[in-house]
Amino acid sequence: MENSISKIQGAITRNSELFEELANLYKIFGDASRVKILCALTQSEMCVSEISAFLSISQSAVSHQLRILKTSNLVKTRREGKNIIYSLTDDHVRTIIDCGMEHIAE
Amino acid sequence: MENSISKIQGAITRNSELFEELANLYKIFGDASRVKILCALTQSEMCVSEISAFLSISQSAVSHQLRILKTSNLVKTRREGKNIIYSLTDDHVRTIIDCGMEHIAE
DNA sequence: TGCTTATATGAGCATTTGTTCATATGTTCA
DNA sequence: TGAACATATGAACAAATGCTCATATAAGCA
Repeated sequence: MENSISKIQGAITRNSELFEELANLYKIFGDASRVKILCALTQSEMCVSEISAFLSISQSAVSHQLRILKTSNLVKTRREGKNIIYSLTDDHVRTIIDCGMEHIAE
Repeated sequence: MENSISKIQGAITRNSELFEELANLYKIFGDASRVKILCALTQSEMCVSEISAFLSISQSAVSHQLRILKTSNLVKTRREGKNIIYSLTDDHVRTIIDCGMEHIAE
């Protein structure tokens, strides 16, 4: 018992950066604006002004948040004329949101 | 297309508190100390001083974080003599952590 | 080329967050 | 009951966060 707990401790101590990384990932989902943006992109790719209009968040705020999402590799972009279209990088985002939703649903 | 996006917007606007709630859930996971605590409890229930020693976080800091976790119903407690034993409320925590780990694993 | 639209970005600011320190509360046991 | 251990909690403070405002950058079009 004591021994097995020591093992856990070892694992946690050794993987300290891993937990840091994990926390950083969740931190990104820990903001209503970003979750909304991600959730919207779950349904369809969108350009900045669309996101801004749909979520009633200022263009600047959306842009700032999108930068965070892009830096974290959760979304990717492509240019289409004047617009920049944002979409999810992969399906993990969907999975993570679903995960949380299930918990909330109780 | 325009129509379907409108539907998404409606859903997001109508469920604004839902996203707030979702963000609040993730916010809890968005701190290395708390993730470590939760992860430790994933393996075994523990009392405060054990957690504190294992994670090298001060007793006070652990206690403060545990209060947050308890308020959010992610952990539950029972007293055993002088100690208060903390354990996960349910398996959702495990699932959510696994979810994030998978994403990080790339 | 100059105007308009779309997006990005920096500075400033108010709010939130996580820690520490000091102390209170609660339990055990001599 | 009083000392010792375990946990909780409030105040204070530094750091991080997310927004707004102003402005920069970039593309399309007359």
